[in-house]
Amino acid sequence: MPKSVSKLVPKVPGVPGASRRAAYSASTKRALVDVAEELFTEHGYANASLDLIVAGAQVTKGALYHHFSGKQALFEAVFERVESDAAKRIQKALKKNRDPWEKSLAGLRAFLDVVREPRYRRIVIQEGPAVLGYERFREQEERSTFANVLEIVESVLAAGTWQLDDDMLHTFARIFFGAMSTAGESVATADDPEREAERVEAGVGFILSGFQVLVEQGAPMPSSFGPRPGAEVTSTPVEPDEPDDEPAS
Amino acid sequence: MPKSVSKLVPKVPGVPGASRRAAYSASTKRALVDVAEELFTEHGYANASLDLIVAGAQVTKGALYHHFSGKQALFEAVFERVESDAAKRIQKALKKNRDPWEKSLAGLRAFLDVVREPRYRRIVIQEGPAVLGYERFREQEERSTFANVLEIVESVLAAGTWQLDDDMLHTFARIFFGAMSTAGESVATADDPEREAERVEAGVGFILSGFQVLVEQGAPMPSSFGPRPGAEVTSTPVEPDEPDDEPAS
DNA sequence: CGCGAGTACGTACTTTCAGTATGAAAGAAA
DNA sequence: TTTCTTTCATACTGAAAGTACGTACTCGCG
Repeated sequence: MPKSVSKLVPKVPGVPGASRRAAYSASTKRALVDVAEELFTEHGYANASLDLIVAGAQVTKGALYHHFSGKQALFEAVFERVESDAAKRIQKALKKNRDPWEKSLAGLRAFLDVVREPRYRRIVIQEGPAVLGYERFREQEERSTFANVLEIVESVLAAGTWQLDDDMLHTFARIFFGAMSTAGESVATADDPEREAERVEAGVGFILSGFQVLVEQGAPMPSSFGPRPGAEVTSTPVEPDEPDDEPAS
Repeated sequence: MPKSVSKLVPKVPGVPGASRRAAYSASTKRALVDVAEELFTEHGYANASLDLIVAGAQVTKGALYHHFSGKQALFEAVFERVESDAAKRIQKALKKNRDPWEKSLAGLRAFLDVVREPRYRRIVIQEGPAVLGYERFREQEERSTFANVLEIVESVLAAGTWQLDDDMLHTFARIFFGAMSTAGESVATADDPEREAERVEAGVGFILSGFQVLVEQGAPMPSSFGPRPGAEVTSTPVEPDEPDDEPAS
């Protein structure tokens, strides 16, 4: 339904961006993203046809292809919005705590809340990698939700006496992120989400308490893990600098 | 499939007990799955057209639709084969060790090896959930690779003094499985997979050693979330003081 | 061997859907 | 006003999944 646009047009003189046309344009664009988000969430990317989307937004394909270069671009717009929404909410939960352990708990809970929403699961976790390609998917995640997980892991591990290079931290955060994503899926698809959420919190709490014990003991971060059979591994301990690096494309 | 009628036609050497028709049929079916696996891996599900696949297998769509109900079914056949292959290899690595910790390390390494193969990453991890739907994907995983992870987690946690109900074990295994999957992706897509594999082993090893310490201490499995052993703070100051944050669309 | 029956395909068509070509209405600029 | 540019609508194109139907070959049986 086309909402009233009258308040969107304050007729500000001297402001070129606030014209009537621009307001209308932004409105239809938002309508497209709104409907697309809904249909992508409900039917998935492949089964949400553009005809359905434009019909839902009460426009035609001409409008769609004026605002977006194609179906993928539309999905990407939806993806970005869902992602940044989630990131903001987690960020907010993190800001409330300063103790690393409390922070990680709060972040975990916020993440579990986010990941319980169908749109995040479907659009970001499930379809995201396949539609955008893993490369682009990772780029997007890197600067939103994943950044928060990284912050958590960073603050937790900073309590230890070891020093970690950036790559190791990154890897660790990614492992943790994967665990959290799956945990979220587990919660969301469980028969009894509440109980499953409790179990997840217990499990993650167990892992975190393991960390804490290690931190208190001043245990060393294992750089490598014993000899790999059949691999010529240069057992380099974790160093602050890299002796050899490749020019990443 | 025609029930094996008689052994009167052992004319094809190497295929005893099967008729020529059945042998030919099985051959074209396998050819289809082979080519499909290759093209799905290379171009992805959406960009691997049936025309390309049947051309590669030197048959026509008639043959394809005789053996499979559609593109999805073909993908599922490919998926199952890749999955069971992987599961078998991990299983094999597990069988070589009896100590839980050694076992988990061996399993981890086997999994990291598997997940480095393009076909597993593309077909199982990346496209699998989106194409089959998360429900079916999970069903398949449940009785193959995930079963191995469950076995690992079971043997590791069995060393503790606590007793876990089946649901908790399952949840825990799922979290771990998610961590492993993401770790695998991380390894596979890294600029330097070898070094990233080392980092992953270090990270997972860190988590595992946390478990080990807790097991040795006889620490309790936290039933609900919160205080850790030896912590001074027992209250979680995570209170939702703001019911609403932003007008959502 | 011959013959009905059913399997294992091949061929040609239909449908669906992303993307394109083109143009028109209407505000903005001159 | 006249002209330009934005913002869409309509009608079409091409590709690809799925379907209808025909046919040749094989198998079991008389």
